[in-house]
Amino acid sequence: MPIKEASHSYNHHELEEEIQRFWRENQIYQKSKELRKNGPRYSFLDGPPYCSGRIHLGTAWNKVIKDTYLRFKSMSGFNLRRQAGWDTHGLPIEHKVEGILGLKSKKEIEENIGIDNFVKQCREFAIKNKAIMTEQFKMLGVWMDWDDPYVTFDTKYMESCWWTLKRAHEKHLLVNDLRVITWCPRCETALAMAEIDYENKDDPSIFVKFPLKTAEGNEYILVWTTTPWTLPANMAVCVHPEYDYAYVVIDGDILIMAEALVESLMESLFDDEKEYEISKVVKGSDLEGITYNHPLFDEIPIQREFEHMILPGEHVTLTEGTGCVHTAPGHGPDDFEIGKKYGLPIFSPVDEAGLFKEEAGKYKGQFVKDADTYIIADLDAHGLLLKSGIINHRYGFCWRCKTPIIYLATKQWFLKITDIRDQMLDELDKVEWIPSWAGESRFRNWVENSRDWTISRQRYWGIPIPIWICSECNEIKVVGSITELKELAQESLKGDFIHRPHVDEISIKCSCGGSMTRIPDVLDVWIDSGVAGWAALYYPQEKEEFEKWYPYDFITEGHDQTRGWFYSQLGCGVISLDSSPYQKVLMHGFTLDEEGKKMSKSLGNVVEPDEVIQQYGADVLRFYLLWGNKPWEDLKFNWDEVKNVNKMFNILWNVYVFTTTYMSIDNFNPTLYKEEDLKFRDEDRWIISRINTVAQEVTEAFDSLYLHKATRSINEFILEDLSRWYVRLIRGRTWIEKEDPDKLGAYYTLYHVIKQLITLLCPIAPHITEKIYQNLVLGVEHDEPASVHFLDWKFDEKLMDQDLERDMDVIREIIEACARARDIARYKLRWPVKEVVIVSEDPRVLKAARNLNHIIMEQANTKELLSSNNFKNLKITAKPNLKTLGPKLREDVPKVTSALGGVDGAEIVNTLELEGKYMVKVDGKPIELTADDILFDTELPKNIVTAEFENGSVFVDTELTREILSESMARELIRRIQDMRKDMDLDVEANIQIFIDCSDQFSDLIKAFLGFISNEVRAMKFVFTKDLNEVSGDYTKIWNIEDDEVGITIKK
RNA sequence: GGGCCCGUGGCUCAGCUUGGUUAGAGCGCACGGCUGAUAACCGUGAGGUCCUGGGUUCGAAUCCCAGCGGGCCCA
Repeated sequence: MPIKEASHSYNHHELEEEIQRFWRENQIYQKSKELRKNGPRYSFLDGPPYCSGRIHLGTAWNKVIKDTYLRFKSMSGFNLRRQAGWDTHGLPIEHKVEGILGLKSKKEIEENIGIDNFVKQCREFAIKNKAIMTEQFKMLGVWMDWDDPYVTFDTKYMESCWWTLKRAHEKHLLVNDLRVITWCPRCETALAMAEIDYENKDDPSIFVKFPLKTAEGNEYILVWTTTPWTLPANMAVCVHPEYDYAYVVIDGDILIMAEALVESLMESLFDDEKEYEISKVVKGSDLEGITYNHPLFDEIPIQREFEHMILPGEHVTLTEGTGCVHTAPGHGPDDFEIGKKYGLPIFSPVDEAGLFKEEAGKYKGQFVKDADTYIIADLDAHGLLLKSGIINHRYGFCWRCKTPIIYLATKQWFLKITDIRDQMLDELDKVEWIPSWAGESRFRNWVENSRDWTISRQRYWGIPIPIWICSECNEIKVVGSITELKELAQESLKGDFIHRPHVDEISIKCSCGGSMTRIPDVLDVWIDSGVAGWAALYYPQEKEEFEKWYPYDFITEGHDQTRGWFYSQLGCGVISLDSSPYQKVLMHGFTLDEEGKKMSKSLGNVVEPDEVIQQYGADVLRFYLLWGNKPWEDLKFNWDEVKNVNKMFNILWNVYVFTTTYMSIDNFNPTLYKEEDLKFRDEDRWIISRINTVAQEVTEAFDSLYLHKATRSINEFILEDLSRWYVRLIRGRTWIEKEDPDKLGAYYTLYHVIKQLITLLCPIAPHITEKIYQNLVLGVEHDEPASVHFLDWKFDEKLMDQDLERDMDVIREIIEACARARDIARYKLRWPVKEVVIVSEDPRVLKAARNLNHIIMEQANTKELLSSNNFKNLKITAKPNLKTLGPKLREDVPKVTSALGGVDGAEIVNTLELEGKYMVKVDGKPIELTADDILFDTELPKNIVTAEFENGSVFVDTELTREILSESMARELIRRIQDMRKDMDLDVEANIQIFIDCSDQFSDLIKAFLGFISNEVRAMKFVFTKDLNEVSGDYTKIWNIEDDEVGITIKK
């Protein structure tokens, strides 16, 4: 099948659908993998998107980066692993399913529908979303193993995860400990740091007087808190041992606070400038051991049983508050550390739902945050509330349900990250980070500040923690595989017994004779994806694939994954295999809206990928995403820019249409010719050089993941080099009839340039390039592979000619300068000019003009072209310098003026140079003039216009000779006939007959060009007539050409 | 309070690694032109405290320091 003429408009909809169907029906993706299976291995690990709904622009960007880079790698000969992954467990889905089922609490889950049912619903929800999202990714043209992804709820996957925990246990990194952790009272579970979002929030801000048990009876230590509900659990007040503390006497009370803060506190606490004095100042360490009464003794009787005192704390700062810090070991991480150090009770009278327990006395049953008001009121009633206000500050929220988190002391399971932190830092140094600061600064900083990782969750839809504990002897068993569990279990196992609630029913016989039961917790979902490196390969259950692919050459995710997947993988990798699972990371940005704000449903500024695909297509979206900015910076999504990219695709399509139009007419087939039989011009060599240079740039850009450089380089090539320049230059040649080596040289070049261009572009825009390939390349090269994506990535340095590229740049400037000069003279481009002179002192300019002079002549439309280092035709005029001559010559001055005016200035210049003086005769007597006496002006001769370019000028002679006028009129006529042909929608190659009604003068002018005209407009017959009404034509139009009225009739 | 990133015409961004002509491009705007691949294109023009201040240097958008503003992450 030869090359077919392409459809005249770029219809992305139809095109992309057709190409995706083609890939599907012909198993193109599978075949591309097959093709490279013996190549060197390059392993990639997909960061699993969470199956919570539809993909958004950021997810699309992420997959487009992956797809583009991997397509490039595949074409470069690598055997790739590109399995898609899905993250399916955890709170986000539980939360959504609760919403669907109308459930509000854990109690309702367990009692109303049951864990089994709930877990089933979660799984179905995940599966459904996975299918929806897969389709969306496919629409983007992303090639991954969609039919064989890794899924975190897969039994074998979970087994690998269990193995990691077993490894942690073996390394003594898995501990069960009472600690204060972040807790969501709605979800009733522990949360990890990565599961907390920070937002601004209003909270109470209160100053409370804690009465000291000192002899005076009016001494108080002043504390500040934004969480009144933690006061019931107060056990101590911390002061910094090194700071100075002042005893402030005011209103008969003595208040202790940091000396440095006295002034500002007094100002803000007492509106009317009250008198106060500082009775003494002591070191914080001097306050240690002073005891005080809990301010809510009456409300919380149990507090009477504890002793409360002032303790030293290095964590105390003077940036806010009073320098005396309320300490509740059951409700704050720092407090907890203090509590442990000084043996305070870890008192936390709050249950999992955030309700006060029995011990909280009066507040029993209240939700902690709701109790704030009552606590403040009670403090006020006791006269202990000094001031109560509102503060707006950053506060943590549950990442899913947006409930403000609370700190609770509970027993949880931890990974002792603090023990392996140094090893993690060593490993992260071995990773190549793009950009480098992503790893060296940002991620390193995060890891350096990491704490032990709370991995237990009191929830349902997750990987059950494989820890069994003996009720008799407290012996712990961490199960690392299903086989192991089957061996140990007291009952026989079948079905999906690995999820809750079934796994909860499995008991293990303990060596002490007792029975072991599983702890009820599931795993933090971040572990799920953290183990993907080996769990996706089912290691250690299966070893072969793991040994082939692990560790991964490349991953790429957004910068939010610093605390997420980059971290969880590194931690899990060090625990399991003592190494980082990844070797190269591209950290990409976020997609923001046009104003640089985060896209969010509540702001209503979300742009759906589908919306963009609908309007402009996947290729345009893909190109835009890799073009808008550097990959690691946040992308401000901008519709105008998308439109811009769309324009580039239109132009590419237009070039393709142009190409196929002529090639199909001529039934062109590049395989039928040998290069030596064709005629190639400089512009052919130039465009070949350019496309190879671009290929080299794109290769470097892809290799370094500077993807924006690839798109920009291609964009520039398509617009500037190919469409605006090369196609313009070869236009005349495509118009030649029959088998002309000159025309075929242009076709041949254009064919190979487009073929190479689509090869470069196909990783980014896989659809349009495939479409072009299928017609243009496979139309003639039947032995080429079935898909553009099967081509090898290559370019030829030998075809690059930097001198030629530079020369072409220079002459483009020259030609543009000629256009400017014509513009000044209002001299139409269509009309030839007599002569163009290029003047430059730069030898490279003159060389370029010489080398490519035929291009200048043609494009500048000139009959003659000269180049020189100066313009000899300048007319120099001389006039007297009145300043010097006026006093000397007086009334003779006008005579000298006329004498000078009558001579060619150049002669005067020459004489002055040779003799140092110039003689004029005035009324017969000679007068000697020196160089100082004469002023020179240069003047362009009539008809010459000039314009400058970077390293020179052009001088254009616009003298209108009869020959030139004659050709100009011929061209005017041609343009009008062509215009009419277009109006008539004639085929490009259709022949016509022409009848002209014009003045004799006009017909005289064009007569010499009748052959030229007929050829250009494909006229078989050209007739002058005085009455067009007598002609039975198909289309007649009357034109004004300059001053003539010309009637034209065309007959098909 | 800490870490990282960003700040260049009205808008979107190059340039900064490696300091060196007059800081570029596209979009938008105004005017003019061209057109048998063109829902295109070309030319000209207006439009810049390269965030601010200091330093290094013969020379700073570029390197260094401090600050301001924005974003993300953390405390």
